[in-house]
Amino acid sequence: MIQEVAQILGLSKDTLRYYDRIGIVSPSREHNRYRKYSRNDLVDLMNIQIMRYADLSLDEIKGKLGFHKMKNIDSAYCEEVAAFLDAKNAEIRKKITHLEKVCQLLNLAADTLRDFTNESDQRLAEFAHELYKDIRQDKLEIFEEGCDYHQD
Amino acid sequence: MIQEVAQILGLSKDTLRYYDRIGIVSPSREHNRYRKYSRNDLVDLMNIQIMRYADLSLDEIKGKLGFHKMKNIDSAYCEEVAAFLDAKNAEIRKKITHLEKVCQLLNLAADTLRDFTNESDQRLAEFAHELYKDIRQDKLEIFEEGCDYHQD
DNA sequence: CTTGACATTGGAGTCAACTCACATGCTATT
DNA sequence: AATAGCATGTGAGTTGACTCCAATGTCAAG
Repeated sequence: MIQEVAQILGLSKDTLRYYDRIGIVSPSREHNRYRKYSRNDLVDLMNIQIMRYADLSLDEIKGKLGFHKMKNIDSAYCEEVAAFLDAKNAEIRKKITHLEKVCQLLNLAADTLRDFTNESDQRLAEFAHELYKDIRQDKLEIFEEGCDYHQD
Repeated sequence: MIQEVAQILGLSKDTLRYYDRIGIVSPSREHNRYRKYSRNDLVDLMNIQIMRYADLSLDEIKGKLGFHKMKNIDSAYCEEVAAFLDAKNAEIRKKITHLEKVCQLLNLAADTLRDFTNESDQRLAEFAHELYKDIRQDKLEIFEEGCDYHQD
């Protein structure tokens, strides 16, 4: 059974057991203690894969899925999760804009490598510098939110 | 000196020393063995920060920077690196398309959470499923390139 | 010439997310 | 009932990128 699920989802058996251990997806068991994955468990697992792809940590994901399991949904909690999703959304959008710039940069860099001219080199340097400032800016923001300082 | 550089770049002193150890940016030394970062070293470090932001590993970055140091540039090597950059570029573009979908998904999910209707739930499920297929697809591709199989 | 604030090294520790090893248990087939 | 092929739990190991620690060196100021 676990084998099958692993195959279907493209995860290893160990990963599934690991997810169970840390309580992120804990399927019910059969009489023999074997794990029995429900349709909902599968949906959760797929959602996890999607979220992991967008670099959410397991910790962030934990507890934010499985709404189908609930009968009476706590609307305050819903709003809390919705707000979290909004925040992540914004974060990812920002990341997208940066990545687009990274793409441009890589392009410029490849061009410059293939056929060096002082002015393409110049353009490259400027572009990189702009992007660098963006990213630093970004780091600081994220920094200022959650942070006790850490110092060397 | 290392202190200053760390501050300017927003990296920790330990990180700079670490980069030196693994030979990714190894500044020259003063008479007293203190590290002396050149302008080029700083440029390299900034480029690293940009590339790390785009999730390149230090290993991938290693050896692909510092063209300003070279006098006579080996054009075969240039082409090799340019090709690598092209590949990364394509990869990142793909990631961007996926992330855009993730954003849509998060939006849909937040909406559904805030005001549940069967049909928005339905839409959400479908969208997620589409995206899931995309991502799996992607995983397989990357898999098939570099791979000796690994099995549980 | 001592004190303080820097620098150095080497090695160990941390963190997330797995991944592996091992001893043991269940089940179907010979 | 023995064997093969799955399952189980627990604990330890791995990887990448840091991060921390302890012992020691350098240097400017008092």
